[in-house]
Amino acid sequence: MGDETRAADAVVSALEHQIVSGALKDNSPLPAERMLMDQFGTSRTVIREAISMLAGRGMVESRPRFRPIVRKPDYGTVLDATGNIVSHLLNEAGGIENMYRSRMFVERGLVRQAAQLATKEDIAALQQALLDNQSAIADSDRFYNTDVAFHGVLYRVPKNPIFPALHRGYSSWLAPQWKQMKRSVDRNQRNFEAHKAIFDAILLRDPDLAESALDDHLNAAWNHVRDTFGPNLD
Amino acid sequence: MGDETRAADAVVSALEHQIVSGALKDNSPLPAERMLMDQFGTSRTVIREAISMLAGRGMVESRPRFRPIVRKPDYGTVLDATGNIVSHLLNEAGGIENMYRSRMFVERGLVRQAAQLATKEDIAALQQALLDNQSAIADSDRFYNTDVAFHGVLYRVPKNPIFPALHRGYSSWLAPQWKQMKRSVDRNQRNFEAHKAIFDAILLRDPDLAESALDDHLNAAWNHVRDTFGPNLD
DNA sequence: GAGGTAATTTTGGTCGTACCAAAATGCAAA
DNA sequence: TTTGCATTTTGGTACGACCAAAATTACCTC
Repeated sequence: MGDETRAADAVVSALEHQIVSGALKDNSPLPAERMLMDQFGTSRTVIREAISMLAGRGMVESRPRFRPIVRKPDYGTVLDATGNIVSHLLNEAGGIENMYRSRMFVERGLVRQAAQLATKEDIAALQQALLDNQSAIADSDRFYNTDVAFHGVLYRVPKNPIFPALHRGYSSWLAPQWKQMKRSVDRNQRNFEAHKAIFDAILLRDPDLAESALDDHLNAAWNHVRDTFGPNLD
Repeated sequence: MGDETRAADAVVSALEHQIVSGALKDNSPLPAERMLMDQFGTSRTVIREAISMLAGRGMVESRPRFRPIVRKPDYGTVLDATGNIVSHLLNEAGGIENMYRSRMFVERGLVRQAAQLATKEDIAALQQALLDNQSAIADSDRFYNTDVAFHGVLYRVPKNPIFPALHRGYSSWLAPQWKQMKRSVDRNQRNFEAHKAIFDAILLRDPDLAESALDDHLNAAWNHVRDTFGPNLD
């Protein structure tokens, strides 16, 4: 190799192009290594290194002893691919708080936008999510899922795929902490009421009120996180 | 390997831990492959595959024929590692608009927050950035850099490392389009004036005015993008 | 001692062969 | 058609070999 391009890099680029263009179908296995060797005219070493790089990038999902599965990139897979690094960052001092505050920042904007721009369909989806949340107050596992779903509707209001992906990211990054938190019917009830306050403000088309209701809700949740985990979060 | 763990995965995990903990210093080269072979008691095949995966994850930066350089993860390296996928997503129909609108969303929130919470130091930094921007009106390359810097100050107001990293992400993701856009002294003057309007609103501690000024500015910029690239952006 | 050049060593990149265990496929029997 | 077994394919790993490029060492001159 006289020039600056490694054979493995060329294979990575070519396979990425095949994935993005659809020539390699999403959710399908990659061709076998020996077939790729023939296709690219390179050694198996090069193919395996290229596959490792693609796996690191999230373009394929690899599992021991199975063929790698194609993951056509979308904003969700982008954020999935960051999960490993993000989990390290969350373990640093202040890591969880920074992430949580960035989520609050985003959701403040989302409720303001919902108050200003939500369509009838958005309102209907929020209302349904609220009903589901209410019906799950006595069942904390279900309440958690419907809680996530209520917030998820907010991320769909801008009609931009980046936001639902971001919701998915937040849900997975912050899930380890959430899973450890005490839950109770009393707390579920209060959270449902906070969701309702947000919804009512959106119905009123009042961005400031919606933002304030969201702040109250997420600040209360944050205080609950701090009560659970203590000062080592700071 | 009878169980589900591949040797290369174990090496990846171990090296990640060494990178995150600082045992492998940021910006330093990884140990040589033959040394890693000794350290982990595995073949060179496994080491090279592990390094490829780490490179795909952004934990090391690899260049042909040179030792990989450690990149201790921060939110910047997370977003750097997504750059390749994001560029594909930007090439899809509507990709650029979605990204641009998500940036507008974030910056709306940032100017609101600045109007509410900016410290004296934030204000001083904004003012300096504004002066730099003004002094660069006749020099479009410098104007571009000071324009980016002015927005960058906004991303530092929340005192959360996620936002400066996000600014870095937006700057790099949207740079290819920006680089192709016509520039003129007249346009630079108008952009400077828009920055000043944002700054003045922040000084007034008026979030709505700041948001409105930002919207005017970024909508005008978006219209310029559309004029330059035509309808295939949609 | 400093600087420059040449020689040597180290290192990343690639190739091929080999072996093994696990997954997939093919075939025969019920 | 389903099940079980044999065979083939496939991913995982190891090893040795070779080469070109980068790094280090050795040597010489001023």
